[in-house]
Amino acid sequence: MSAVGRRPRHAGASGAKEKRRLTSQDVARVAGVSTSAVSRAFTPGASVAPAKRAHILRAARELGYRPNVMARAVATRRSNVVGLILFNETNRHHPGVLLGLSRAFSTIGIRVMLFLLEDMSEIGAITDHILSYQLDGVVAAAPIPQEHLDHLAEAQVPLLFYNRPGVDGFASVSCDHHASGMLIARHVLASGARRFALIRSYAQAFVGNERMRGVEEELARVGGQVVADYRGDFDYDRGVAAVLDWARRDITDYDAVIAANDMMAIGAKDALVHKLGKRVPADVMVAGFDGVEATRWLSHDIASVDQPIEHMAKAAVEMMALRIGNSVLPAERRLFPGRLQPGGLADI
Amino acid sequence: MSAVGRRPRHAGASGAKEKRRLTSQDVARVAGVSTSAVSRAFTPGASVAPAKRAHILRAARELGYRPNVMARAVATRRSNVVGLILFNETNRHHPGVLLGLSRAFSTIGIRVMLFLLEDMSEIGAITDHILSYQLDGVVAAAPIPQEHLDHLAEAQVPLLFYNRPGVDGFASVSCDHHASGMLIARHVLASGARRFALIRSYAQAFVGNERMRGVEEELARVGGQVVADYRGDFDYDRGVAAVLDWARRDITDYDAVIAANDMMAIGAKDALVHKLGKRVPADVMVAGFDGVEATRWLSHDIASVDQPIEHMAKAAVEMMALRIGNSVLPAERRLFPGRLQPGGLADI
DNA sequence: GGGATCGCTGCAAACGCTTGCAACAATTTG
DNA sequence: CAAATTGTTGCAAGCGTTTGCAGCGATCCC
Repeated sequence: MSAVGRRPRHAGASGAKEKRRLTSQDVARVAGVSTSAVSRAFTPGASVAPAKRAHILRAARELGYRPNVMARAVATRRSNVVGLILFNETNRHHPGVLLGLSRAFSTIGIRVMLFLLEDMSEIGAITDHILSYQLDGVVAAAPIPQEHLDHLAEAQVPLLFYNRPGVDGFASVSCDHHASGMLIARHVLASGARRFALIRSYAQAFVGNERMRGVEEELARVGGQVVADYRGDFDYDRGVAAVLDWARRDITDYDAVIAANDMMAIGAKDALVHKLGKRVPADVMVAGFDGVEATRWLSHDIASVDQPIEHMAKAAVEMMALRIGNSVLPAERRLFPGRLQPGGLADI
Repeated sequence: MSAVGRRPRHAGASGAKEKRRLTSQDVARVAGVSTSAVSRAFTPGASVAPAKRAHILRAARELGYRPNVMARAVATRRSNVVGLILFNETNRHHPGVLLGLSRAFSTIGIRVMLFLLEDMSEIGAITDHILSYQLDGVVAAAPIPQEHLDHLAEAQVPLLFYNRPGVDGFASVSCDHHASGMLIARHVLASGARRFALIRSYAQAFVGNERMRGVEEELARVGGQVVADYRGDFDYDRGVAAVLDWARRDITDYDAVIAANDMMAIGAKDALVHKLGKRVPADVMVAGFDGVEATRWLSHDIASVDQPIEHMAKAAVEMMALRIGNSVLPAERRLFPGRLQPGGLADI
């Protein structure tokens, strides 16, 4: 009944000789200490004599040993990995988000595992995956149905919404899109426009809705008039389509277009200039949101409101760090003001 | 000397009551089987009676159990995660790469962990991290110094280069940038241009160099003349700068600009149109590479050569899948032809 | 000088899973 | 009908870490 003479499981198997990975035991043997000591040498703040730690680290370096994070993860129940759920459109239209978050997390030694949500039907598979990997937390830049939120909450995985409406019980960091809407409206009004054409996103898009709500409130407050309205999505083509659609219906008496994001704003501007022969901004001003690089090109120079991604990412990291291993924190919601990029200075 | 009466380590600690995670033991108890059975029920193709498997899976579902991937990873030495090393510029100028790869890998149940290389000095830290996580493989869309390649090779982590020069002993998938260069040159020549201005990337940029090498070879072959030359990077601003620099030196007698990527092409075109008052493409044709969305906008419509990202990503996944758990495969190199996007049809 | 304190250390039990092996029952075969 | 085969199962030994605990020598205090 004892295991005498049993062959080690991973001993020289057939075919390619898979070299055994170095373990803390190897280091321990070489350094003449116990594996505990090795472990502690690699754990900042652990109780180990400085000289011994140095000795162990030297031996480890010489062997080329690196602690196995997976094994550590199962022992400590911490993986130092957070999941990032990205709604397809987010990255396509605003790629900075992913980079900003990844960069910010890496400053505290946390890696990002990517979950691309192309279609809401995949959300179940994705939450399943997230729960399987012992992720330390999840940043969701995507809508998550309540049912799946419950699963995550039950597993006590800290979840942080990014640029999403606040959901009861969950923390979030977001740009203040409503305020950004007011900001850009005020800017365009101040530049003299009075008759506005709006290009919205689709009805369920939180970010787009907030922005346009802000725009409309400010217009109403100051006395701008909305003479045209179009429901788009977030794509360039819909910006073009909006302008053409208005033209087809003989609506051309607007002196400003505000779109729910920059892509549509650029599309609108292109249609105005290249299809209707208008001058921008002389005849019509065009404004959008996000401050994508193209808004600053000579060919566009469109007014926009930038999101302070670095600050938002930093906040996300801070909030996440607090919540990791302490999932009972209150559901704080942090809001960041957008930054106006005046633009509109170059003429076509 | 025995451990009688020792308190379970993670029993109700102080503070927030951390619910114990469900384990295969819980499922085993409920289903009245051994943990082995549970494990096998979750392993496709494992030897377990169909009825029993169904029973176990039902019990698991009811409890809300999901196998712990980290634990599985340490037991099997497979993590189902690949690392993606992204050179900062790659994603900024061509965000599709990340999405394409992530999407392709997810089709075979592999997740992507992101490693952003902002600065070559971080490469050491990154390879260290990669070796610590037991990643199944690494896709490198970044230059990796030989020293670190050795580390990875020694640890037998399959490594696949993406859009990088072939490196001895490593597999790679790449767009045939040299052929793309010839392709675009041929296209511009066919449209009647003869006197070319070239905007290169910086000297170490493989992709940019290959493209321009193709361009120059084709020009030489057919008889195009290079009358201006500028060393840029990959940014819009350098495209603008190139044109202005030439103008300052009174070089304006070119009838085509070919830039090493679309961003610079767009910058050049904007400078030509908005700074020098030229018409594009009537006076000067402009062409670039990558087929970024903006090249198809009304305001630009620039000729470009697209990379077949989906195919490349698919190939990357296939090659990686073969190499995972079988790191001794030959260092295949797969090359994909670019696709011409004629553009240049709209006039400004 | 004797007890209390302190800093290190190693032992061995987790962490949650997989899997070789042997046992066993149900078949199949001669 | 005995023997050989087949398909399922559980046992227990991994995988490579971390960490509570006890042991131990050295230092401290009175």
